[in-house]
Amino acid sequence: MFSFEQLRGFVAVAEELHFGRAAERLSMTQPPLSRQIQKLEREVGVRLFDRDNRGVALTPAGTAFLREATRLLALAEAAPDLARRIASGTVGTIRIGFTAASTFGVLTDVLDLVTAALPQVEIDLYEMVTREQVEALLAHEIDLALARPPFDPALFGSRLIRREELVVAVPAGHALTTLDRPVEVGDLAGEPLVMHSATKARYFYDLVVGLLPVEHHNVVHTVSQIATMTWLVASGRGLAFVPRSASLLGIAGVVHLPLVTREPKPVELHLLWPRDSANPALPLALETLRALDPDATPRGLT
Amino acid sequence: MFSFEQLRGFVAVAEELHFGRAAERLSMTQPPLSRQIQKLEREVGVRLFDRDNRGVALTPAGTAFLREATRLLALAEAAPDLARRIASGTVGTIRIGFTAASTFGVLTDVLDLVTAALPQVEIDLYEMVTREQVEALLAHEIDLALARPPFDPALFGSRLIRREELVVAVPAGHALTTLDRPVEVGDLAGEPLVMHSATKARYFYDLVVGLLPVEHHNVVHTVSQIATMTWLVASGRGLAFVPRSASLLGIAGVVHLPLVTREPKPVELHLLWPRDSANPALPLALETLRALDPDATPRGLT
DNA sequence: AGAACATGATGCGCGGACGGTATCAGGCCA
DNA sequence: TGGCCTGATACCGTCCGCGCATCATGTTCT
Repeated sequence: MFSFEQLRGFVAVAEELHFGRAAERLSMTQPPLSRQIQKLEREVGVRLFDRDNRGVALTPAGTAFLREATRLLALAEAAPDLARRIASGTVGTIRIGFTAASTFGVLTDVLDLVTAALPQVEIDLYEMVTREQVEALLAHEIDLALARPPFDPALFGSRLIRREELVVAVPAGHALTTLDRPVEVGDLAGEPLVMHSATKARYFYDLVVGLLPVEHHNVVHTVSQIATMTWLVASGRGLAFVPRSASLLGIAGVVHLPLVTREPKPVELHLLWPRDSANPALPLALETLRALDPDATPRGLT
Repeated sequence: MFSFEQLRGFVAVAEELHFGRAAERLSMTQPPLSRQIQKLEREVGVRLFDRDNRGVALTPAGTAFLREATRLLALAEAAPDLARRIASGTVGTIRIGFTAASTFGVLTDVLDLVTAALPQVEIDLYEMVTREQVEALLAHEIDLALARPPFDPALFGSRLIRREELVVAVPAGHALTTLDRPVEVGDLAGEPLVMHSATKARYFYDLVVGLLPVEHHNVVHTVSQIATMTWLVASGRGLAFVPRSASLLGIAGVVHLPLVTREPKPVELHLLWPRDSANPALPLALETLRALDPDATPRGLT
């Protein structure tokens, strides 16, 4: 195989059509350059120059090889720079895991901030439930997740990015909609309930259980996704506790009523990332995302 | 600048994720391979592998650099092969000069033959008059011309590829069209004549002068292109001597009448090429074009 | 015609780079 | 704690490629 030095020598001679001048341009003397070209021709298996005692001319094969050599050198020139920019994090890819409904209103903020600050960083989105997110983070299949507590702080870094109200989703026309004050837990006695899965939606499950005693005969369905839950409410199967931003789903036939809770905004969403991430773009993205205000109102909500 | 050996070493380690196995694959021992990678990393300015005492993993920069390295090696692999095929003539470009009208019916045969036999040889066409063709051949701006004698045999190789009749072009309805025998030179006494340029269309000029005494008061126009000549005939300015294939031009209002000449087919067209051509595809094309029969009837003529 | 000049190619000697052998340093496992 | 795995380092010999000097040959100027 030929070397880059040989290619550079070849290109110089091809451009100067003169061994002496080409050698000078390469800061070397003419004899080794001649030998370089000879060796290159031997290795390529083709005469690249027609040369006599008066000058040098490219053969047709040499003309074609010149194009290839130029491309090779350009690529070789650019490759380290690309690698350095990847390493610096200003270009690259960040893979973000998110749950379909629960991140409504935050994901767009995240995307806007990152693409504005790091335009050369590509963002890949992966829709998955929280448990899958955790596994994917550990397997380094994603770099960043939008997830809910609790997390193992030894494995993950995290930061609160959104804090919102828990509200009650009821079918349009339900008796509670006539209430002229926030719903209290006591108002819900005997109402059928669409409940969160204790395993797949652990966060909401714990939140609701801490709020009121879940009487099993009231639970008509157990699901894991906020969207599914809202559809069930719309079809009149029962009520559900959902984050306020669920109204952004825009599902017809559902009304979201304010709810009195101990904490005014008990539903938290966090950024989550593996502490041992090797993605150089991640720290830059996290720095950028400091601008997120957990108490901001998602766009589309009043 | 890094070397191809370093790139190969890098790719091997990136694929094996193990220095020892990679070294074995490269038929070398592990220590120099380690140093190769270290040196490569120094030259690129970026750590390409995360390595501890148990294994090796690509960094993000390393992943990106792997793509580039693979491309570089593939290109470097392919370049000599390309050059060799160019040198062998089975791929490449042949530039052909031709005159607009005079080569009607031959050029398509030439193109068909060459593209069939040498599908990877590209053909560039250059329309130019015979004198320009000769200059272009000498300057190596074209590789092959379709031209008419005479040529300097010291500079050019040539071969007869078409021999055809000289006919008389007359306007439709002209008195001669009622003749029920071939036209003879004597029939043309006093007829106005559209004549070939003595400089730019020397071949036809000499041919016509050898046929009949050109009386200058009969010459109404002097032009160099057969097409122009035929248009002038169509507009009734006079008669003209043109090769039989000129009828392929399909210009309305012109009739081509047989003419009695000393030679039955006095109009010759030759392939012409510079003896010092460096185009490896040219000999192959010429060999292919041996199949041309000078006495064949051009397609479209009966 | 002949000398001066220009071209690229070749002979030779030296220094540096690279590969191999032997060994080291650190983490996992029994 | 001692073997065993990983990649890194020390040292040495060889070979490759550079520069210097010179050659072979063709052009050009006097």
